[in-house]
Parts: sequence; C-alpha cells; structure tokens
Amino acid sequence: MITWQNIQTELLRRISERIWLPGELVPKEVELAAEFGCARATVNRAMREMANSGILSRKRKAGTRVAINPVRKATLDIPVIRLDIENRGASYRYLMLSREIIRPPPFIANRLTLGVDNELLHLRAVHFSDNQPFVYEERWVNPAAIPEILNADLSLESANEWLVHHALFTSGDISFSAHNATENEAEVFGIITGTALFVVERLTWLGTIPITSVCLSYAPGFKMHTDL
Amino acid sequence: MITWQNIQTELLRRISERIWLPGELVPKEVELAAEFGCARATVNRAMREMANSGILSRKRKAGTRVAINPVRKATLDIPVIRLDIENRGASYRYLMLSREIIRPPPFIANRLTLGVDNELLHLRAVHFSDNQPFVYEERWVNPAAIPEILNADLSLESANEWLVHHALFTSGDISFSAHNATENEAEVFGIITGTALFVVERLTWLGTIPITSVCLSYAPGFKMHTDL
DNA sequence: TAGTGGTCTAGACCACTAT
DNA sequence: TAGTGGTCTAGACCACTAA
Repeated sequence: MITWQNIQTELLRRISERIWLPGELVPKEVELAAEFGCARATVNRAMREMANSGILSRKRKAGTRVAINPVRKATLDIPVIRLDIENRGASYRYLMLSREIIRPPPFIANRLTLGVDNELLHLRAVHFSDNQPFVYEERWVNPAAIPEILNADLSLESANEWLVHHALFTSGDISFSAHNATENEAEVFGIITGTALFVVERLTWLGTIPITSVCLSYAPGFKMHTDL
Repeated sequence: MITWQNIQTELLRRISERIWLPGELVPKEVELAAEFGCARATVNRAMREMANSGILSRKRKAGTRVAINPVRKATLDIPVIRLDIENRGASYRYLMLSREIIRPPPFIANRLTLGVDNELLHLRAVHFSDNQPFVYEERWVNPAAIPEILNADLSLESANEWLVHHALFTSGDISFSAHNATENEAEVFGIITGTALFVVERLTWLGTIPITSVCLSYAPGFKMHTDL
C-alpha cells in the first residue's frame, strides 16, 4: 500500500537529486496519483505537508512548483520551563523574587494595548536548574483577563505553569533576541554586567483580551535548538 | 457545510473556555462527527492539526485528551537572508570578505563529523540592509558534498543563496543563542566589543553527507519574531 | 483482545486564479 | 472561463496500545 509518507519521500528524492529543479512545475495531483496508483487524496496529503514546510509552492490553477527560495520552517517547542529543565535531566527549583500589583510603565501598557491606568500583576522570578539560575523571568499579567490569578499562590507554582493550566491562550507572539545583562540580571546569574544573554519575549491573548507579557532571560551559554 | 476549521475553532473554544479541562478526555472522533453531522475524516483533520500544535494529545485506544502541559510550537521562517531583508522593505547588498580552502579547526571538523585532513571551503561575508551591516556570516562548506561550489563566483551571489538553489538539504539542525561581539564582529558592525549579538548556527546534511556549517551574527537589536 | 486513532479510496463539489 | 488545488463524504482496513 502506498502511504503519503512514501510519496513524500519519493518527491523529496526527486527534488534533492535535482530531477525537479527549483521553480519547476511538477506534475499535478491527478497525474501523480495515476503514476503511484493511489488516490488523489494521498498525493494531496504528501504535497500539502511539503508546501507547509516551504519545499513546494502551490497555487490553484497555476499548479505546484518546487519552491525557488525554500523558506525552511524551524519548529521550536515552547514547553513549560519546569519540563524543559527536567527533560534535560536536571532538578527544578523556582523562586519568586517579587509580586506586586501596580500600574505598568508605558511601554508595557502599550505592548498589551492597555491604558497606563489599569493595574497589572507584576512578577519577578528565577527558575533554577540543578540549583543554578537558569531563567530570569519578568512578567506582567492582566487581571482583567484572568482574575483568579490574584488569589493564586505563585510562590509555589510558577506563573508560567499556573497560566498554562488555567488560561489557555488563543493567540500570541514570541520574539528571540540578545541583550547585555543588566546589573539586576548579573546579580541573579552571578555574572558580570554586560554578558550576552539570550532573551525570549512572549505576549499572549485570549481572543482580544491581552493576558500576559513575559520576558525570559536565559543563563549565559544557553542555546535553543531544533531540527530542520 | 462544516469545515475542519469550523470544528477546530469550536474545539479551541471549548478548551479556552474551560469546558474541557487540561488532561480531560474529549469525545472520540466518531462521537464528534455525529455531533457536528460530518464525516469522521473532517474531525480527524481538525484534531490532528491541534495535536500537531501541542494543544491535544492523542493515543490510539486511549483516546484524545486536552494536553496537560501544552508544548506550544513556534514556527520560525528561515528565509534566504536577501529576502528577509527585502521583505522588511530595505535594500540588500552582499560583500564577501574572504574565501579560502583550508583545513578546518578541530571543532568545525568535529561538528561536521569530518576528519581535520579534509580541506573545506571557508567563507566570511557580510549582508547589508540599506547599507548597514545586518548579518555577519562565517561559513564552512564541504566540497565533497557539492563540488560545483568551488567554481561558483560567491562574490556575486552569496553562498547562502547559491546553496539554496543548488543543494537542497535533506536534514539539518539550527540553534539560537547570544554572544558578546568579538573584536572582529565589533569592527564589522561598528560597535564596541562585547555588545550582545543574536547568533544563529546552522548545520545541514544531504543524506549522510554534511554540506555546510554556518554561523550568522545579527546586528545589535535584532529580534527574530513569530506568531504562536 | 478490543477500542481508538491513522490512513486509504473513489467520487464529488467548491474556491481560487491564471488566461 | 477553465484548470488546479482544497476539502468533504462514506466506507473500509490497519496499527497501535490499554486493559
């Protein structure tokens, strides 16, 4: 029996062996289905997934082409920090540094598309891996989106985890960058000010209501890794 | 007509409104198909994609559950650098700094799983965005994988682009990190040594043959961004 | 061993878009 | 307007795995 994976493998072979060149039109679904002796849906599944990974480029009526500039897609897993650490075989510990309900600075209010008058929950915490500081977290939570969090004991369960369990978001964005450690971060990590840190910023929404904005600074030397 | 997107939206609603709680068993495909009055394949498509994004967790015989710790998947586009720059509305310019065929240092040979005796093509280049240095590229190419590259004029077309057009890879890995600018990088970007730079390292393979290892340092302040 | 998801089929209609 | 991919259906068999 021909599976869609079989077809995908064969199509990938034809592309990587340059039997089908970048930009070239490839046979249409019906033709390939005939060639492989399978249903069109099977070919469709194979090619659709290849289009999703950026290897093929498909347009109705125009047909399917080998992508000229394959925009490869790297899929990064964004797990709960505790699991990330435990999966590396290390022990996890969490420490809340501060918790306050205050009006946010303008750039945070702006990022969350809220007025500066709305009071937000502001949290600072450290996640430890084998008792070494691994991630420094600075978070702002919109209580209007999820009032229950004001009663949660976030010194035991991290806000990261609490939110995952109590407030699934519907959309969000994430960005990765580098910055020089502030004095504050240098103290947390026991490093000198200015050391390059890998930073992840995340913003999540429930429908049109902003839930949380978080900035995670990783310990020096951290690499986020994935396969292509 | 019920589409798989309709179903996905409805299932997401039930999860985000906590009608279905994390860890909870959700109705099986046949039941949902009956409820929505559609074919099982349609429900399958909706749930399969949600499982791929980490929202559901599915096991044969055990059924489908709302993921307890949703490992959200962020999909990053890895385009050719020229397109990345042009898509930001900036002009692109490329400058090859050096090209030599030498034996690699041990850590590079090791990363490519090659002996230190194999001579490799070593390239250093800068990609400019609106005439500002945007990415500094340091690359090692294995000529055994793709001998034609030795004859390519890589001062005109970047190795990045040449490889995309002439050597589709079958597998690879990528990692993101931060490091303090070396003197060399500081000079390229016109910044002070030690400035935090966002770094992407990539390694690609054609079957079992290593093709290239590249290290890209982005200009200060660069953020890699995507939606969740 | 039985239940659930994974996939294939053959056919159909629809949506988009190049011409 | 016609051609191509996108999706749905109803039914079938299979693969994996919990019990």
